[in-house]
Amino acid sequence: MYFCFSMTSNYEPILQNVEKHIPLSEADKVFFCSLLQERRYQKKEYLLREGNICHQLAFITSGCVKSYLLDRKGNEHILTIAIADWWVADYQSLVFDTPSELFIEAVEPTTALLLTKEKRNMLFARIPPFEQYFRILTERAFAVSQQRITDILSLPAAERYEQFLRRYHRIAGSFSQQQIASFIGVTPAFFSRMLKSKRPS
Amino acid sequence: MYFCFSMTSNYEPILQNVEKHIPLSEADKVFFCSLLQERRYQKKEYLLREGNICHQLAFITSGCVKSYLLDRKGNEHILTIAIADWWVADYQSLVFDTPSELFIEAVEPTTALLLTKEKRNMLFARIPPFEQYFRILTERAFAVSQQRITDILSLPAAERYEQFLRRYHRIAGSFSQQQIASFIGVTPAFFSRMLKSKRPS
DNA sequence: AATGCCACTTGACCTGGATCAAGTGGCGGA
DNA sequence: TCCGCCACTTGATCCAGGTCAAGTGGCATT
Repeated sequence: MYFCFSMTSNYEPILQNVEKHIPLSEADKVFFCSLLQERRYQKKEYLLREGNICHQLAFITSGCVKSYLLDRKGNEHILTIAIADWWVADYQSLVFDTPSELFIEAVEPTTALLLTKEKRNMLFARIPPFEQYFRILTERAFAVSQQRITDILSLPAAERYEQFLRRYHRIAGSFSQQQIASFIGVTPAFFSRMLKSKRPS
Repeated sequence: MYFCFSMTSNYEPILQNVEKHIPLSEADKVFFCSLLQERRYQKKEYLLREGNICHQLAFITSGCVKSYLLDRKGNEHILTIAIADWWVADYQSLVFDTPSELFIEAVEPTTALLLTKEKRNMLFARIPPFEQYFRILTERAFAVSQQRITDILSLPAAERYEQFLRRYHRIAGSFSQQQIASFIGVTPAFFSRMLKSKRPS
């Protein structure tokens, strides 16, 4: 069965991810995968642009993606970083059907599996345990998001950087200093000085 | 049926809230309500203290609650504000079973319906549509949380205050200036000056 | 070897907001 | 009526981090 073989080779990571939380029959897997659309993005290509309504979630199978907004001075502020095995979307736009204020952009060549909101609803209707899967994922994402708020409110920049290193050390190498500075919420110039003061060798 | 009457009078708000999202049979309602525990809190009483593990969610039926952390200088930073018809918990602690860094405290006399994590799991097992209910609520909470991060990263204090007024104008009156200052992430002293400069009457 | 670009650094200066301490003013309790 | 408390204000000073502009130093292209 060629179809089946090629399916599992592309979809294995996402199926493993789902099966960490809920059991799936073979028929469930086939149906689920039939709703997904694979898409490749070059470095700097957009998954979503400001002003558009986000109507899909993307599961990253390889590569790396950032979501960010531009303030009125044109400065970039990174909201999230997503790597393989993570879902990414603008939930603000997805949930409330409002135009997005975010750009979602590939930081390196990336492949993603896209699931539109409509198809996700079909999925929920046909295989209710996916409600649980997305509930669990969203609860975790929410918890992390809350932690990020308390970090920003209560920690100085240097300690926010330490938190970043603790949580993202595996992928810190894929990001330029400018990107990291933007994520922890400081300017590249200040971040550079901060690093220098940390290593007085 | 006394039991039934007193039940619906206390539980009506939460049932209405749930039924906005999923349909419930009478038996579902009785089972759901049997898992809830009503509790009253005086002003300044704690629903959760730093260092404890958060093992329950609270649905506010009246009053008002804040969650906050104290940084190492002892400054209070408000993470969330919750009023009637909102769920509140420390998700960080609830989801990952780690000791909480937050205090959750009644801002005024408050009544809440408590649902422990274990009982919520029983609820999911017995009435799967509650998975959907909590998925939807968590997605919204997550979206709002993401918006809060972008506000903090990209807006100056005065505009964060305007956002606060837009989103919480109904309850802004229940909060002292100090509380609002803490929520938008500035000191009371700076907040006071900010207000003065805004009304040059 | 020269060019150009890009990430990073560095210096000089600026500013939003913090800090600390001393008011003010209202209101509830004895 | 006086007292004490609490929320808020205000002044003086400080500092984390921003801004802007001029380097430096790799590395890829020609």
